[in-house]
This record gives sequence, structure tokens and C-alpha cells, in this order.
Amino acid sequence: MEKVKHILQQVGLKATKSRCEVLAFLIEHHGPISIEEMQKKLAKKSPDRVTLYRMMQQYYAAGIINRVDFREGFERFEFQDHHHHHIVCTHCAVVEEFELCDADDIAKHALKHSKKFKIIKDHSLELFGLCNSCTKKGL
Amino acid sequence: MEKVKHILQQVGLKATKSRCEVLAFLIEHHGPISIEEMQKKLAKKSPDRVTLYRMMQQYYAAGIINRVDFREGFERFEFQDHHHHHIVCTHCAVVEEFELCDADDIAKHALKHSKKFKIIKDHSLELFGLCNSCTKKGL
DNA sequence: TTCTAGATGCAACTATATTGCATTAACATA
DNA sequence: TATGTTAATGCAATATAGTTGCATCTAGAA
Repeated sequence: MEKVKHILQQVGLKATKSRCEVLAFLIEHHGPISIEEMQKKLAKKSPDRVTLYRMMQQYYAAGIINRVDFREGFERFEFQDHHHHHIVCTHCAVVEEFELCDADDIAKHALKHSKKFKIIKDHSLELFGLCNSCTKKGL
Repeated sequence: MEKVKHILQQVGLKATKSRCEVLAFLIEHHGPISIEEMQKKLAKKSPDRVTLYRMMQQYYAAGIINRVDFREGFERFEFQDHHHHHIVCTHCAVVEEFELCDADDIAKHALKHSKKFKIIKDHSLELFGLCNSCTKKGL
């Protein structure tokens, strides 16, 4: 818990009780989670959803979480430990992580050919497919 | 206009007047556009927004348009001619297209290491940065 | 211990997207 | 060309996601 507090203070955020609990939860959770799911899992510990939204904005701005879009109509968030992306089954929503050999290759390549940009700060990369289980079921 | 009609019929969609007009507009527009912007630009020609949403679902399922998420809280859609992705300025929203040498490399690489997937149908890839103009302004 | 900037919760609100149903139009068949 | 069937459309209502304003409270500094 002291570790979580330290992370927050390092990025210049007040280490309130709520913030520590939410961040600790995100670290333990693994995988992108929605605001609604967070509220349910945190249960009594959960702050108001408005506060969760505000936290996510701050954590993202501070670079300690990622924003993830699985084309569900809402965003997901996950603690940023190692750089990775996701493959999502469009039928059953199962998620698998994958890593690129050099994640920055794409940004470098894009910048080399870009006329309007010299600075890339973030990127989104998600793959959508059918998992083996759904494929077998012929979906 | 006959060309547009042909595209629709080829993917098994009734070539109604509205559908042809919307698809023709998307082809001419270039770049990802939101439902709201479509309505404004199509003006009197525009179908109800419910119909636009339904069209986008069908066009996407048929593989003639792409879904694009610029983290704005809504989706954008664009006609799929050549495969490409986007760099978006998070400050002024200017957009530049970029192409990868081999766009499928990523999917291939991911599938090679995947345990749960053998089929990738689509992917999203967007870069977020600061454009040169906003960088100069020190934003 | 006190003070203050900023964090939180609640209520209200805005925006985005979807559903149900009555009406209308495309296009296949006669 | 006329007709029938299936699917497309528009409208109203609804659901879901995310934001704003403001009063209250709390972390951390003085």
C-alpha cells in the first residue's frame, strides 16, 4: 500500500485513501476494465463513478494507466506495467495480450513519413478476431 | 452513382436512394467522419441519425467502411479504399494518414505467438501526438 | 493544530447510441 | 408494367456513457 502511495506522489497526485485503493485495485486486476466493472468489483470501497472518471483522466495524464477501446461503446483502463496490446474476440470478448518486438517501430516509421507531426505521445492498437473456441463453434 | 449502387449490391445490400447518397458522400469525403458531421454535411439529403447508425453497422459488416476511434467519445467512419491509419493531434484534432510497409505484419506476428486466436478480422491503430503547428505554439 | 488547495459526492445534465413499431420503398415475380 | 413480400426508414422513446456545478471534506503543508 505504501508502494501505491509512492507512485501517486511521484506523479504529483495527492495520495488520498480512494486514489490508493483504486490504483491498488487496477494494479492487481490485470487487463483493461471499465468504470462500471470497477464500481462493482470495488463494491463498498468504490468512490462515486464521477470520481472514478476523474481519477482515470488524472492517472492517464500522469502516464500510469492506458486507455483501451474494444469497440464496446465505452472505454477501458489498465495499469501500465509492461507495454503490450490486445487481441479481442468479437464474439465472446475473451482477451489475450500480445507484445511487439519493438513497439515504437510503428511510431518511428510514421514520423519518418509525416509532414505534420514530429511528436507522438501515445498510440492505440487492438486486434479483433475470433478466438479458437468460437471458431470451433462455427460462429 | 451507378458505381455506388454496384458496390452496395455486390455486398448484398439493397441499393436504396439513401444508402447510395450516404455511401457516395463517404467516398468523396475522405477521412473519418462522425454521425453528427455526416448529418450536417448531407443536410437535406441526410437520413435520420438512427438510419445512419444502422447503415454504418451494415457497411462495416460488409467491409466497405472502417471504424475509427480518436478517443473523442464517439466513433468515426470512413470509406475503405486503401489500407491506412491515422496520426491525430490531441490538441487541435488535425489528422494525417500513414501507411505501414506491411499492415498485416502485426497481425501475423501476434498470431504466431497467440494461444487463443488463429483468426484476426480487423484491427485498430491510431497514433496520438502534437502536430508541428501546436508544438510551435508550445502547447 | 490549523489552514488551504484540491478531492469527493450528489444531483442534474449532455451526448452518444439503441430499440420498438408503424410506414414506406426496393426489387423479384408474375 | 403491376403486384406482393421483405427489408429499409423515420419518429419517439429509451438506454448508456460521460460531464459539470457546487457544497463539503480531507491530505499534507505551515
